[in-house]
Amino acid sequence: MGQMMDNELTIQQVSARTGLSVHTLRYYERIGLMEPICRASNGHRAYKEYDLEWITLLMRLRATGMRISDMQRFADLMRHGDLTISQRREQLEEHERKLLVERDELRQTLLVLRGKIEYYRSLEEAQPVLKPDSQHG
Amino acid sequence: MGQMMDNELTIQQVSARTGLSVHTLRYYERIGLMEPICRASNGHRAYKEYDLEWITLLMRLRATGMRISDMQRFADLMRHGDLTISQRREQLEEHERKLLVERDELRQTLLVLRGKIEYYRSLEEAQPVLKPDSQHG
DNA sequence: TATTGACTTAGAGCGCGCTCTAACGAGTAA
DNA sequence: TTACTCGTTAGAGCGCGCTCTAAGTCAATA
Repeated sequence: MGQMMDNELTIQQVSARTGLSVHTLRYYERIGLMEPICRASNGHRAYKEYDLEWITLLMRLRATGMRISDMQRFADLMRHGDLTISQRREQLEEHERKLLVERDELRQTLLVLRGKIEYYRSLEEAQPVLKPDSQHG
Repeated sequence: MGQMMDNELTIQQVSARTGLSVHTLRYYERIGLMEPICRASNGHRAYKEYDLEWITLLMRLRATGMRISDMQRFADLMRHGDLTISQRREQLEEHERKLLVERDELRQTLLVLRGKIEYYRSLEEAQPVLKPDSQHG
C-alpha cells in the first residue's frame, strides 16, 4: 500500500527537480500558493505533472520579484474560475510592467558596472601589482 | 553656528533626493557601507557631492540584488586603497555575471507572461463577461 | 523661559520568506 | 521486536534589510 502511480512524484522528487526544499514545498501549499496536493494511500503527497508546471510558474514569478502575497492573490483568482480571467490578466500585466522597469534598471547598472570594470582594468595596466600567485616571478 | 556649506546637504535633503529614509542613511553609515560622514559644527551630518554619488552606486547595486554583506566588502576594499583594485574589479565582474543570468530569467519570464496574457485575452474575447463598471450598459 | 523641531545615539522591533524542530506514524529489513 | 527511513503536522526560529523608539543635545522662536 501507499504506492505512487507512475505519473506521480514524491515531495523529495519534486524538491530535487525544482530546487525548492521540501520545507518550502509544504510551506507553499500551507499558505495557499498551491491547491492541496493529492495524497497516496499512505497519506504522502503525490505530485502530478500539472503541480510541477504550477510550481515552475511560481518560481518564475518569485525569481522576478513577485511577492508571496501577490502570488497568493493570483492563486486565489485561479481557484475562482473563469470569472476572474480579466483580473488575472491585469495582474500579469502589472507584473510585466514592473519587469520592464527592472529591465531598464538592470541595463543601466550593467553599463555602470562595465564602465567601472574598464576603469579598474586601465588602472591595473598602468600600475601592475604583484598578485598573490605570482610571487615566484 | 552649525551652518551647512553651500555644497553640503542635510540628511533630510539627501533622503529627499535619493528616496532612502534618514533611518536607512544612518544605518548604511553605521554598518560601514559609507565612510563616516563629515559633520557640521553642530554635529549634524553634512553630506558632500561624492557622498551622493556613492549612495547612487549603492542604490544601483541594491536594486539589482547585491547583498548588503557584499556591498560592505566592496566598501572595505575601497577603504584599503589602490592595492585592492583587482579585487574590486573581480567583485564587480561577478555581479555583472549574476546580472546577465538575471537578465535571461527576466527575458524568459516576460515571454511566459506575454503568452499567458495573450491566452487570457483570447478567452475574454471568446466569452465576454460583464465588468463591474459596465453594469450601466 | 518654554516650546518646537531637527538632529544625534544605541538598541529594539518588524515583515518577509523561508527553514527548522518536535513529535508522531507507516512501511521495510534484520 | 528493534531500528531505520521517509513521510506527516503544528508551530517555533532565523537571517535579512530595514524601520522605529527612547532619550538626549542644540538652536531658533513665542
